[in-house]
Amino acid sequence: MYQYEFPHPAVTTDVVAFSVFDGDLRVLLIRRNEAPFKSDFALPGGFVRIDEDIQNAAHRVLNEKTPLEKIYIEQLYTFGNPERDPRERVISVVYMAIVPFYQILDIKELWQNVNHLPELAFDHNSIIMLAQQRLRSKLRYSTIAFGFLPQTFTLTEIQKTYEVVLGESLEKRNFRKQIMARNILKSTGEYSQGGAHRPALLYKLLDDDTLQYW
Amino acid sequence: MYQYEFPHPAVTTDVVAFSVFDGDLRVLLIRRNEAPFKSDFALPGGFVRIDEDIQNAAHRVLNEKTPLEKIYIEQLYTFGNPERDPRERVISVVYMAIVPFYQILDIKELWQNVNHLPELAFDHNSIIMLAQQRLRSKLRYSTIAFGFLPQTFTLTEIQKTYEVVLGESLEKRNFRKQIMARNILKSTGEYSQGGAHRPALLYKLLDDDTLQYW
DNA sequence: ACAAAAGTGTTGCAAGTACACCCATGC
DNA sequence: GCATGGGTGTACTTGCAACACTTTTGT
Repeated sequence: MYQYEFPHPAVTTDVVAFSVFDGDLRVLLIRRNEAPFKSDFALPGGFVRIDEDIQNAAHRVLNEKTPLEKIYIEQLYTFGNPERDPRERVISVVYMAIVPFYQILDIKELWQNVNHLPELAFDHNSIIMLAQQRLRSKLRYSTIAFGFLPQTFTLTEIQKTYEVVLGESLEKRNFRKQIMARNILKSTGEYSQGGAHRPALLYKLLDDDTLQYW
Repeated sequence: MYQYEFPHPAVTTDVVAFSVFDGDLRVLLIRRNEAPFKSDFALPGGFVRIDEDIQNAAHRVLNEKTPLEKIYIEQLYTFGNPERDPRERVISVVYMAIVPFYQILDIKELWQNVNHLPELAFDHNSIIMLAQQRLRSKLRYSTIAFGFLPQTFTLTEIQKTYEVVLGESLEKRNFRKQIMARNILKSTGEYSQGGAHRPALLYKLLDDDTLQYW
C-alpha cells in the first residue's frame, strides 16, 4: 500500500447535463452557497467516493439535484489545472448527460440557455463550451440526440432537436432522407395526437439499446 | 479546506506512447518490477504530484523512461473502476503520445507492435485498444499522423504512416489528392536524398503550429 | 536497358445540396 | 376553404473510388 506516502489530490466529478426544451439547448446549473464563488452559478458536482465508480458518482451527483431516471451519460474530459480551485488541488472528471425534456418538472428555472450563460464558478464556462462542441459533433454519427426525446417521436421533433443543438436550420427533405438512410428508426404505426394540423407518424429507435442508459 | 475529511483516491497518469517504425505501429511498454503483475509489461505511468498539471505529469512520466523532446500529447480517457488496482483505489488519467521515429534510439526493444501485444498488467490492453481507435479516427480530420514524421517528409512517407496506423493499404493517387486538398502542406523545394531511385519532393506542414508540442 | 519509386488525369458512382409541390387535419 | 405542418421526388454538384501510364533516377 502506498496510500499515505504523499497527499493525494481531491477527485470530484462535475456534470454538464443538457436538455432541449422551449426552443433552446439548456444546461443544469446550481447556485453555490459557499465560498469560493459563493452565490455564483456552477455545474452540479461532488466528490468521488473512495469505492465508487466515477460514472456512478456523476449519476449520483446529478440525482441529488433533481430526480432523473433514464439519462444517458458519458465521460467528457478530466480537468486538473492546479489553479482551478483556489482552496486545494482538485481534479475533476467531467461527464456529459442527456436529459429528456419530459423529466424536467419542478426545477425548470435551473436549466439555462447555453447560449446566454452568466459567468460561472471555476472553469465551468469553458467546460460547458467543450461539452457543447462534443455534443454537436456526436450528432452526425451517434444517436445521442434521441436522448432528449421520449421513446416515440415525430421526424419533425428530431429535426427541431438537431436544429436547436446545432444552432442552424436544416432542410426538411434532406434531413429526413439522411435520418432514414441511417436505418436506426422504425415506425410505430401510431400518429401524433392533439396537434393543430395533420398528424405525424411516430417513430422509435430500432434498438432499445441504441442509447445506453444508466 | 476539506482536504482530510475523507480519504482521496490516488491519481496516476498512464501514457500510451505510439510510434511508427520498421513497418509497424508500436507502443512503448515497460516491465514491472513490483507486484502486482510483477515482471509483466505495462504502460509507463506514475503518480500525479499534488501541484503538477496532469498533462505535465504525463510528459514527465514518459521522459523518465526515455528522453523525448518533441512529442505531441493529448488526453485520452480517465479510468477509475474501483477494482482496477488490487492494492487501493487508483484513478488514472490516460494520455496518448505521438513520438517521431527518429527520437527512438537506444530502447527500440521496448516498443512493441500494437497488433501482437502480450497480456499486460491491469486494464492496459483495453486502454491501448481505445487509444488505437482514437488515433485511427483522428487521422481523417487532424494532422496527428505528422507527429510520427520528421519536419520534412515525402508524400510516400505520409502514406506509409497512414497505412500502418489504419492497417490497410491506400490508393496512391487518391491519397495524394486528398492530402493536398487539405491545404496543410507546402513544398520545401528540396528533394529526398540517397534513395535508390527517383528522388521525391520534400514537404512540410504549412503551420509549424499545426501540431502542438509540449 | 531495366528495375523501382515518383508523379499525374479521367471516369463512374454515391452522397449531399437545393428546390417545389401535394396531402391531411383543425378551425 | 384556408392556414398549417406532414410528407414526397428530382436535378445538380461535389467528393470519393477505381484505374494505367509516363518520368526520373541508380545500377
